[in-house]
Formats: sequence, structure tokens, C-alpha cells
Amino acid sequence: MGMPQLTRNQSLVLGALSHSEGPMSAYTILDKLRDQGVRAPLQVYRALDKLLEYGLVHRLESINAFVACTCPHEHEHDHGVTAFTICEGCGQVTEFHDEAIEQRLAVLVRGQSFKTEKTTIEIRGHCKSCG
Amino acid sequence: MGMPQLTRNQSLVLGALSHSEGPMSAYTILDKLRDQGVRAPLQVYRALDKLLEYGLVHRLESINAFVACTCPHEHEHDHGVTAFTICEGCGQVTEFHDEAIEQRLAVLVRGQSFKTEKTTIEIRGHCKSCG
DNA sequence: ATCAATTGCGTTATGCTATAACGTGTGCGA
DNA sequence: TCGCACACGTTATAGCATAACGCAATTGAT
Repeated sequence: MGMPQLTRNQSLVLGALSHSEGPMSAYTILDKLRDQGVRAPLQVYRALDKLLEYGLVHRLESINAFVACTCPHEHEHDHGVTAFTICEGCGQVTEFHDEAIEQRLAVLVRGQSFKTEKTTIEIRGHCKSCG
Repeated sequence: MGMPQLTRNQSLVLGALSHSEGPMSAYTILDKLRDQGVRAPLQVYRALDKLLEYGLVHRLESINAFVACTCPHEHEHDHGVTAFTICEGCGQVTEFHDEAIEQRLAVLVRGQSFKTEKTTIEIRGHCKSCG
């Protein structure tokens, strides 16, 4: 369950996401990588699955898109919940972590005897520049 | 921006959701309502759009599905953030609200000079029964 | 009363997102 | 060297959502 060398497709996908200003859909990634020999959606989705598993990429559930993690090193020792602000003007995504929210959620969920596997926190709106 | 009488399609869709154990996709709702004359996805999606606007229904972004709001009366005076636990075993969805989380998020977002329009908090895992 | 604007309806067609199912190739340990 | 695990590539299909058209009913200002 470590993080092996990335394969060619995984590197291409991570590269595309890292060099992008904002989040991209799997099909947008596909388009960007056609010149480099990526032809089918599955090639992208399979790479994304691994990158998600390694914590190098996040999926934004509310917009069906993906972003490169902004602090991949920290994810090696699995920081808990990741939250995002997503600007609907310029697409800028900001990732953040907060202990207080995490603990409060843990308390609430515990009260339901619910066992958390994946937590999604996404805030859509407009960033400073987009007013 | 009030809440007028529901139209036939809106009532049918809300009824289907209310009588369901768990969340349903738009296409599942469509299937349940074919006998009652609903034939096309758009009829369902248009009804859902209005029901979401009125606060009678929530969209679960992480699973592309919809649930009836469990406290529609409270939404008349727009309670802020709604959070959900979603059991991947039995599909049970529990809606909850928490002032502390809401305020903490407000602070963090303010720090970015970000203006929130819609907040999504969804926790997937397993409920008490599904261990 | 009438016309215009608004809103919902119904239909067809289409687009976007994601996965199923199949077979190939490659590396590596028993 | 056999068998397993894993990544790859391709075709096909499933699942989610909206565009664009025209019709009908309602409302409301003139």
C-alpha cells in the first residue's frame, strides 16, 4: 500500500493536472493528452484511480473534476479531512485542512454510531478576484 | 422567491422521494413514475430543480442522487449548511446541521476573502446497523 | 378584453461522465 | 518456467444531465 513509481499514464495525467490552473474533468485531461498517445477515457480513469489512492490527486465531487493535491508530502502520513473552496468564476480551487471541523464532525458522526470512510467538504462561490 | 403550489410533476417527484427508504437518482425516480405518466428525464430534472429551489429536496453530490428534506419547515427560514451521512451499505441518509461547523467554515472562508454560495458536506461510510 | 410575459409541459436529440468486458504484454517470485 | 499480479489498450455500453424546439395555461398591465 505504499507509493511505487508512477507509470507513464499516471505521470502524464498528474502532469496535466499539475500544470493546469484549475480542476479538469477526465475528458478534458484526455483531450490534453491525445498528442502524447492517450486515446481512451479508461486510460485516464485508471490513472486517476491510482493517483487518488496515492493521495496525489483529489476528486471534486460537486463538479465532477480532479485537481492535483497541493501538499502531497503531507498526505504520506494521512492527514484526515480535506476541504476545498471552488470559485465558479475562475475555477480556482483552494485546499485546506482544519482540526476543529474534523473533530466536530467526528463527534457528530460518533453520536450516530456511524463509521466514516470518506468525507467531502466543498464550498462553491466566488474568490476574492471574482468578487 | 416564495413557494407556490407544487405542480403535478413536482408532487409526483417529491412523493416518490418521500416514500423511498433512501436516496434515488433522477433515472430511478423516472422509472418509479412511468406508470403515472412521467416519460422523459427532463420532466424529472425540471421538477427536481424547483424542489431544490424550494428547499424540499437535497442533492447528494457525491453519489449523484436526491433525497427529500427531513425538515422542510425549518428551511423556510433558510438554515445554513446542511450535512449528510450516507451509508454505503443500506443507503440510509441522515441530515444534520451544526452551528459550530458552520461558523468555523465561515471564518476559514472569510480568511480567503471567499464568498460562499453553496456548501457541500457529505460523509460516506457505514451506519450503526451496517457496521 | 387583449396582448405580452412568464412558467410549466412534452418530445427529440445530444452531450458529458464513468465503467464493463475482453484480450495483450511484462515483470517477478515460487 | 510456470503462474500470478498488474498495467495496458480497445470496443462497447451504462448512467447522469442538458440543449433546443414548440405548445398550453396563467397572470397581469394596459
